[in-house]
Amino acid sequence: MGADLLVTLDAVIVAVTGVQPRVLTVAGTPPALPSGPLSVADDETLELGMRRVIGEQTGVEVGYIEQLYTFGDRERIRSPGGPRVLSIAYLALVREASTAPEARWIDWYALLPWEDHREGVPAILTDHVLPRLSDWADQDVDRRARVSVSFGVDTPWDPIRALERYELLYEAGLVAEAIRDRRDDRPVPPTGVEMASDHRRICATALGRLRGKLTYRPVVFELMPDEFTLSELQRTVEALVGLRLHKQNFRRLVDREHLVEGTGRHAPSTGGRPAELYRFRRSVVGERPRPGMRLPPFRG
Amino acid sequence: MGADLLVTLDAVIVAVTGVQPRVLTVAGTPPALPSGPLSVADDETLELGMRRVIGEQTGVEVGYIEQLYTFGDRERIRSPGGPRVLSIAYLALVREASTAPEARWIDWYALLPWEDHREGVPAILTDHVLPRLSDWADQDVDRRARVSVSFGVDTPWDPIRALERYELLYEAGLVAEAIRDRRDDRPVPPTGVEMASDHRRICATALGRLRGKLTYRPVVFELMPDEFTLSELQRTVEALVGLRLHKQNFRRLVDREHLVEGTGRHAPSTGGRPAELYRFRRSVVGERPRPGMRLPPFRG
DNA sequence: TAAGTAATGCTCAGATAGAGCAAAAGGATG
DNA sequence: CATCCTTTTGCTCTATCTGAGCATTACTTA
Repeated sequence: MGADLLVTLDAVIVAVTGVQPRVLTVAGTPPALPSGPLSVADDETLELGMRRVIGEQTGVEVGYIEQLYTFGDRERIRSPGGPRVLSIAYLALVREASTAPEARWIDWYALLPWEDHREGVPAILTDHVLPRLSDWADQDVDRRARVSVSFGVDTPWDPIRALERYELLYEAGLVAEAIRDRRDDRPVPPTGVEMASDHRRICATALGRLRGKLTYRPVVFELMPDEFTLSELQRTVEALVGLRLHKQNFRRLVDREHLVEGTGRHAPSTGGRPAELYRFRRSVVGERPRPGMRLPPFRG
Repeated sequence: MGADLLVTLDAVIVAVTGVQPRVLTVAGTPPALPSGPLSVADDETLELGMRRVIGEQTGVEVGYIEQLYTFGDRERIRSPGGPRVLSIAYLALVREASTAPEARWIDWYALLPWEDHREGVPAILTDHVLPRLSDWADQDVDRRARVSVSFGVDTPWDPIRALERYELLYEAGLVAEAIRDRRDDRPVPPTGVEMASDHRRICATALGRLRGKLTYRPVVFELMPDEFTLSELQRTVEALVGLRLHKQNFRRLVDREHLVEGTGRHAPSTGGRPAELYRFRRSVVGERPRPGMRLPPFRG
């Protein structure tokens, strides 16, 4: 026992450029997350091992890093005769999008298009996903309830439920991976870019976790440059949460939590009144219990 | 590679009896969490493997189970020449406290005595821990800030920071494990019951996670019998959170969230007005986005 | 019958969240 | 130079939520 087991470290590396959140992938068909075996002998800690793998595969230096989840179902990765694979997944946040040539950034919402509600409920959801989910859940009270909460049918849409939503789509056979894993021959559904193995599930896990963490830890600032305007900050949060926020209330929040401090200087104008540049007040972390950005549908 | 690696599944199994939260341990000195190797060949999923290990070692049938964290630092478990150990830890909740003979329940607050603030700030904290932490953090701005947030010196006490607190105590050499791991010969500090390996750290992780989860998922009910009074429910929540709650406001909360429904019947009286028996409304999970018990110091 | 005890019901002030109006400070346009 | 356009910034108003306490009810016990 233990002989035919492989432990890999997989990373969901996230950056936000402009209004678009992106995930770093390694080229291939389908694209995959950066991933490499744990070096049992050399990696002092799992986190250091993860940093090593990320460095080797992408050339990116990541700052913030956090363990996400360990995936180890036996049938997860179907390579007959191969070892059983245990994947320890991490979430990493980076500021810039410089990469090694084999690595490329994919829009997060190209992977999980139903998660982006910034322009209202996306068409893929109303026109494609929901009708099919509704068929799939028909006659089954339990499925109906799950679809309802996860996709906010009678309840508000909850951004952090990204994983539940992906899992429902997988179960209902509405993502490419489900069809592939079942060796089905149905046409590939138009529900976002397929990924290798269960990497899209890992991405969904990461998205939900990150959205949740935003509310009680100032993780957004790991994605921001040193100085930024409040609008840029808001656009970044919106990009992650997949929702539009009320501008004045967003400022009030950031203000009340003392998350930032003004620099007195102003950003080069982009058409309207010039915005003041702010920087993150690192000391909040040592001052307030749960500094973060309360999100709109934080409760029902 | 992979040859000298052992993957174990460790469980923090929690029950609440009366006002006391308890953790199931296997006998030994020091006591340890139920733990066993993942069967690479037989365990279909990690969770099923965990259930198998729990059943084998404790005879307990657990209902709710949730993956906590994967621990894998190379120097974690010091057995020279032995394999490197990767531990996937789970949190499990059970209703009753029946066990196999080799297993025994330990009060959670015997392990982490500084976490119980139901009777006010515990003496161990004010008289022992805080003075020593203050010495340890003296002259070091960074340490001071960490102590301050984690232990609520100038900020409110935050129940979910249990792991941070344990880690600070470990770093400051204020728990038995720290002294043991450093092969130090200082006297054993009076800061709760020592556990094997890093199991007390795992317990702290579990406590923090459970406290957090209470606020947005109705997990308490996994610890309650089918029918209970609102006072019993409150006492259970208080036991986990380690804080007293305002009775009337607690009822209002439970009420507003539609978490329970009355049965019309009443509990055998215990001295005052007989309390109505309630049961969990399972359907809330399908109705509201984040049903749970908002906790008092939920924000600063 | 009165006293004790816990459950339950209700009120009230302060804080928060959601939404919108209005003024301010630039650039672009004529 | 005045006007319009755009975005930032400041402020207000209301509904809701939270924390805290008082009052009443329904039992048991003395």
